[in-house]
Amino acid sequence: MADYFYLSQPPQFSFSECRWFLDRKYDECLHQTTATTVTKAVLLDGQPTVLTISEKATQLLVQVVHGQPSEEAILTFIREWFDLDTDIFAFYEQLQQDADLSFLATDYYGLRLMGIPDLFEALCWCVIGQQINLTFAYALKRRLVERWGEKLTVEHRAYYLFPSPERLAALSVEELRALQFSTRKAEYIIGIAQLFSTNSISKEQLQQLPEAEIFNRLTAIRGVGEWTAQYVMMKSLRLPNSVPYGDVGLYNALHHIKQFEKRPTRQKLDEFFQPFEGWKSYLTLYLWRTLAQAIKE
DNA sequence: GGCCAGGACTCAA
DNA sequence: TTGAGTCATGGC
Repeated sequence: MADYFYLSQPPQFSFSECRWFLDRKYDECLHQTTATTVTKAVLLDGQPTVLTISEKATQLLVQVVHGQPSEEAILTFIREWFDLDTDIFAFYEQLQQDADLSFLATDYYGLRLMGIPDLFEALCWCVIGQQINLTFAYALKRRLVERWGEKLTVEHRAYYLFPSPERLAALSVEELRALQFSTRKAEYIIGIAQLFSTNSISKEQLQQLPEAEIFNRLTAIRGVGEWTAQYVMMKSLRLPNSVPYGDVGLYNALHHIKQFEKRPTRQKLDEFFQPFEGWKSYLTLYLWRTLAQAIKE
């Protein structure tokens, strides 16, 4: 007797585009998709919860298949995860101004910036993904999550919560090395976990600060450079103008679409993004989306 | 087998 | 503050 809730869909929203984005070719361990649904385990009101999201007529249907958190916590989470409260009309208007980019608004119409609401998870994910191919990065994440994340079983299927900072803070470098994390990645993740578990940093803290200060706080963390800081500012803190300079995927997309060099200068990137003030994060997302183009068909 | 991957750190100058 | 070297391992 699962509880359920409905959410109205905003304009320029496509559940199928969002669902597809969550279901790329990679071995994602923190949510599961079917042709029409997305299911994810998440901690809400301190309760391990499993939610299934699907589309029902013009609304989103959220089914609570495990746990009993408050309705408010559930809906707040969904709105944040799918970025339902942003009106992206102006972004599409801006895309139309560029002949090379206008296809983004039509081909990926309704794609939202699917977030990583948990800042700790977002930072760990960045560290894992630094300088290795994504296939291997997803494999490492799965090992970490299945080893130290809480497992919830619903109808014979396993769903995992990302491991808590407390759990990861207590690990030794060797334990992560055993899962084929590099010494460096192991040190970074344990260090970040210690910061969160001692409340030396939190999403709530950072959200009180101006953007420049957020960036400074993040990059002061060992293992967090500019790329990681911008990535989490976009995916977790949801700042609208985050560009992960140095991102290989971003460069590849611009190489294909704009014939940019394999490693364009910062000035060239800034000139490219300049007209998209207010939408740089979204533009980055849509450019990433083009990289998976061939997979969709 | 060599180059690259959704980088970051360290150290020298 | 800038640049080269280092780390580290799977994919292709």
